[in-house]
Amino acid sequence: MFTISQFAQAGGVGVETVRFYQRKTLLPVPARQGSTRHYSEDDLRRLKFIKKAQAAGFTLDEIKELLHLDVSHDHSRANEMAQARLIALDIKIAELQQARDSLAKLSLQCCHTNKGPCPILKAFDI
Amino acid sequence: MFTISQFAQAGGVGVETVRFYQRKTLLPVPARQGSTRHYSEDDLRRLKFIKKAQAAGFTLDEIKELLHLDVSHDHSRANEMAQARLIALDIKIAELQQARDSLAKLSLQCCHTNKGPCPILKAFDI
DNA sequence: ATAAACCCCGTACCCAAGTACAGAGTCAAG
DNA sequence: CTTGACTCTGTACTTGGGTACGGGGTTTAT
Repeated sequence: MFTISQFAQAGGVGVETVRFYQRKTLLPVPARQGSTRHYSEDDLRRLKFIKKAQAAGFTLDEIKELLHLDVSHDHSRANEMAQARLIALDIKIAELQQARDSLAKLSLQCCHTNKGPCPILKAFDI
Repeated sequence: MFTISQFAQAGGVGVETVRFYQRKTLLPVPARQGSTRHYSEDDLRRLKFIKKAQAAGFTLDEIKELLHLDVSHDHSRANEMAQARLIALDIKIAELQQARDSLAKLSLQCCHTNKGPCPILKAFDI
């Protein structure tokens, strides 16, 4: 059982972020124990889930849906969302890889030409 | 020579985006030719540069700096920025790749288990 | 000669995902 | 018995990158 600041720390987020997720109903607001609220391991697992899903590029709204699916056990919808995200990730990765490669090439060229217009700046034009 | 809407279309952005870039001094505001302003091929190259640099993950502020470097021919600063971006891109790509792989694995598992808790939702917990 | 379709400028608004702050309560230690 | 560290709620602000709107001025086709 954590206080909100312990909980936030354990999840690697700020206290305000926890409250923000509660407002968004991504996290439940636990019942008070006396004057303050206490967070369980279950809440922590949920918070970590949010972080992981976020790293995979899901938006908070999508994550909310995933969390609700978890309750309703809607298997195929979850898979559908995963597939869509997978495709989006592949596209994004390919784009970044492409940008990375041309930037690397340019930087290399830049090292060799100390005079004249900078290849990095010039070659972006193409 | 383009009108603003032709220019925007040629660059693959909206008219409002062109004006926004002008406000940010990423694009010059060309002199009026009569009542309207006209955009050159040079402006278009600049606009496309912005798009490319953006695809490589540079922020608009960084792009502004790059554009100014182009004027002052500061070679090494441009290379420095390219290096920093390269590192950031590599990190980002690795993260996305990692997220992609675990998501793919989960989705595959999901296809095989039609009963019980969804592996996608469950396994994010780990 | 008038309506559609542009242009100009300035200001305001949008979104996601937080982050900050104000004003009040509670609790333990010195 | 007060000081400091926390908690609570609610509301407002921030950032980045646009997008929209209002009130005017031209230009062009019919």
